[in-house]
Amino acid sequence: MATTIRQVAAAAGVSVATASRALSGSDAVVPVTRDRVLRVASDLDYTPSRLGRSLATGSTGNIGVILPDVTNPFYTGFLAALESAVAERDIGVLVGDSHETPELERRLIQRMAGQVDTLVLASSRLGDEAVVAASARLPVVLANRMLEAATPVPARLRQITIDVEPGFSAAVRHLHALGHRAITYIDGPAHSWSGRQKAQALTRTCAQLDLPLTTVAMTRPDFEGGRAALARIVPQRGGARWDVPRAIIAFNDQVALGLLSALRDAGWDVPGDVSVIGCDDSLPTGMAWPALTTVDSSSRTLGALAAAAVLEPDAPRSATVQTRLIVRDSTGRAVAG
Amino acid sequence: MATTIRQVAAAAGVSVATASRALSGSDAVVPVTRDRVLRVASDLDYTPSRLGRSLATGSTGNIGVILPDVTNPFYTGFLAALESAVAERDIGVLVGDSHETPELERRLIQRMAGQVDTLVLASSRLGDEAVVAASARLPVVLANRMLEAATPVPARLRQITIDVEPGFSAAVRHLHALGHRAITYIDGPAHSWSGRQKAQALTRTCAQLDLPLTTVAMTRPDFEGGRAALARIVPQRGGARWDVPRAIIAFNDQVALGLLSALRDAGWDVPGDVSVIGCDDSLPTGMAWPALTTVDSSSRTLGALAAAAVLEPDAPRSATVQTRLIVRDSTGRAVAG
DNA sequence: TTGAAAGCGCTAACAG
DNA sequence: CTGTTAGCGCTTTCAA
Repeated sequence: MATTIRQVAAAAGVSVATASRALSGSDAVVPVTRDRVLRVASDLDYTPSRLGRSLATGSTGNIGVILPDVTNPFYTGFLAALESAVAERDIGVLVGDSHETPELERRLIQRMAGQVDTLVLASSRLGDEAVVAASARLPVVLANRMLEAATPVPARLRQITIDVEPGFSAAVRHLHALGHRAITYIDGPAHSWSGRQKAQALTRTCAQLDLPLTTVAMTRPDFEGGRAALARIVPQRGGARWDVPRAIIAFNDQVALGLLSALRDAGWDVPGDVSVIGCDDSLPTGMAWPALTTVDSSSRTLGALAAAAVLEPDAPRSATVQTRLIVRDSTGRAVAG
Repeated sequence: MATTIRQVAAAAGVSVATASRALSGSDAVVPVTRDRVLRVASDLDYTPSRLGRSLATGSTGNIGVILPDVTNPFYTGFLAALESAVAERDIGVLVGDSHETPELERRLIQRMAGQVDTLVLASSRLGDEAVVAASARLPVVLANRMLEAATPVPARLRQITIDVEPGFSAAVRHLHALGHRAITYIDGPAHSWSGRQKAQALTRTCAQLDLPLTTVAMTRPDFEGGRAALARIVPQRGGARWDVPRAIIAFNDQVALGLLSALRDAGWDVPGDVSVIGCDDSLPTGMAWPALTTVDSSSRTLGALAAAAVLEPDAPRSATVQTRLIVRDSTGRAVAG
């Protein structure tokens, strides 16, 4: 058993109350006493029990983070930024992987509720009611997701989102300027709020420019998902060329990477035959070939904003990460049909 | 404030002790009473406080996991497998990112010590003494790392490692059989135990086959690290051809991907001019071009074994993940100098 | 400035 | 089978 505050108090010849005060740096204790307690504590290699403290104070010094997939670089970047930021304030992080399922997410919330001060839900797959219910139990930070406009926002809920509009709108205009007259969008997971945002932004801009938009559903928002989704619709070079999508926008960079791979396998040249745009700017230089034109929407920034929402008691009720288009080498002039 | 067991007991007309027994499914309570308590509990939407329970029982139902980098796919796979396995047993996971630094790792251990039942240290950058000290405070599972042979292994320490010998030895023999007569190894981080294992396995096998081995140091074990490390030593095609490494083995797949990228930039063909071998088999099909010959050493398997070490009280003191060579398209016949 | 005592929510002897 | 009681380690009134 580890040393307790009682042992420290005894060894220092004071009461536990005084020991507690000394250890928490209260000024209601005379310096000489405090120093004695502190010295004894370090001699005894004393570490305060978080559990005891939590029970007494009602605050745990931990936060809970629930992600749809710990393996996805987007969430990994989010988690890294968030963890680093809160760790500096000596706050611990309980993680849960919901595997994209609402039931598991619910269970994880249940599990964490009692032992964290704040819950961070990244890209929650839960319905609005469940999110609202959670925020009735403890403060919640919703990241990369927003409640429906009709849902009243609970006081203890903060929302951090990515405004994909500027980036995706610019992406469409960029393709249009290159001469493309039809856009294909490879969508994200079924219940993804951000996927809907992206689709909406595309729909809006395509309507303005009078461009037809085709949306392709996809299972998993990763490399293999992108490969599989596109492989189904891309004919071999030399086959029926009329239905090759010439301008493709992907849900994220991983998916775009999969597209690049599927296109290469089928013998198509990027950007010669087909233009591809990703999202997140998450790939190191040289990872994609050709270098990927992408919508910048850093998940690390999202994580940093979530951290701020957790740490600053009077952070704004909502915050937004802006996006913009980064043009690189995977987009080019449309070829004549 | 959430409902407490006292309120449940009162509402059910029993003592807290009986309520506690009913809720924990003890058979020392008559069914009718138990059902009543259970019904009241669910009516009141009661969730037991983990904190209270932990303090009373001395066990928290949480484990701590410390990784050098949550962003690295190797640890991400490890964490995912570990988290999924323990979550099924309703065990929570506190994560900490040590950013490859021993000091931060020490701080995280300190922070977690009081509130987890077991500590899982992945690729710990700590010295043996620090690891031994930690295992004196609570059970520790060391993953992808082993104490020095001279260090006595504490009773509460479990070690899960990857035996790179078979895979790396096969890699060298494979290259030798293809006619290669010199090997270059792109090493891992400075204090990495697994990096040393790999280097040793290569040294041993190269000595047996009388092959010269060149080791190149590297900063970060990722795509950019691999690109940077190789870019320094690879001349442009058409430049001084005599010093191009013709057979390269990388610390991991990410690094190998970086190599592929750097080689392509310099105009070299893989496997025509240069053969490249990775490690981990962590890339989806099509991610590397050409498909990467690699040493299979799944970090998910490592995570699953770590989970077993955490969950099974009498798991073996140590376990090992085996490795083997998977030959794909990135290795080919040596060209005449 | 310090100490005694109550209590955070729960479990676990020990009686009955 | 059920209730009483004593803590787990800590903070925090309230008195002294």
